[in-house]
Amino acid sequence: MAETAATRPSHRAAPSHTHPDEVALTAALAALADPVRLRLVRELAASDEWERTCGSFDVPVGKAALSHHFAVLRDAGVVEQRDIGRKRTNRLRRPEFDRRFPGLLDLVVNDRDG
Amino acid sequence: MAETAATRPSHRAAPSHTHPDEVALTAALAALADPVRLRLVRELAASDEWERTCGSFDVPVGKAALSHHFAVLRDAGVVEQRDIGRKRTNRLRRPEFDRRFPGLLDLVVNDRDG
DNA sequence: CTAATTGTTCGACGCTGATTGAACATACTC
DNA sequence: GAGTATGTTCAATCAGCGTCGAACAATTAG
Repeated sequence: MAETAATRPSHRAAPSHTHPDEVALTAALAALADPVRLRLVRELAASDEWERTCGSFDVPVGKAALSHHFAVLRDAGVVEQRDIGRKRTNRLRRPEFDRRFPGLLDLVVNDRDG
Repeated sequence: MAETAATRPSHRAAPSHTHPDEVALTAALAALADPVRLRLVRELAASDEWERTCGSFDVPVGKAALSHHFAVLRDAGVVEQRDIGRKRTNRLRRPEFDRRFPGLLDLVVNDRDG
């Protein structure tokens, strides 16, 4: 029925996002208090938006765990995801997240033990 | 043997402190990603240094858990403790912690869902 | 159509962390 | 001295999180 030409056929259901404004401080801190996710965020911060697919990150975990970590970051308002074909691309929600938690991403991205 | 007149006879052994400089980012985030500890930090930030004893905080946990939370904050370089008589007083390590993790305490103390 | 790629979901496992109650240690008070 | 107040430590419990392997879904390539 040609609804609206299906914006973009997804990998599966479109990932459900949470805006940083709706994220509790403890949730944001907990999301970033993990070495794997920290690495994801840092690599993401060093890349252009929508440039990196989920599988393109250098982290020492399997696919299942990776998927879980991205879900956590999504729920914490840290990343946004968009499906392109069979790949899922990512973007760091810098401006939104920075307005909700000023300085937090800077701290994470620029910390010495990167 | 009059060593040095025992600086200050402690509740027990003097609490072992960790300087913020020796704290990993993930450890700092994890320490603050807890509602009880968040509350301790906030109340502490609103009080004068060495003014609050451990038992003077309004948190919904028993003494054992409280003691544990303070130990976590100590290990994360967030608080400093000093024994006075049978009481243990606290101080937020603002300057040191701010130098190591700029903006983090501000974020925690000034967050909306306080 | 078949096969390969990308990522999610499920069940299970192990580990860490928060909590409690009880026992203990120290210091103050009477 | 005995009794009280303040915290710590221990053992046990319980919930949650990170991880994996396997099964599944959707898309693309041949």
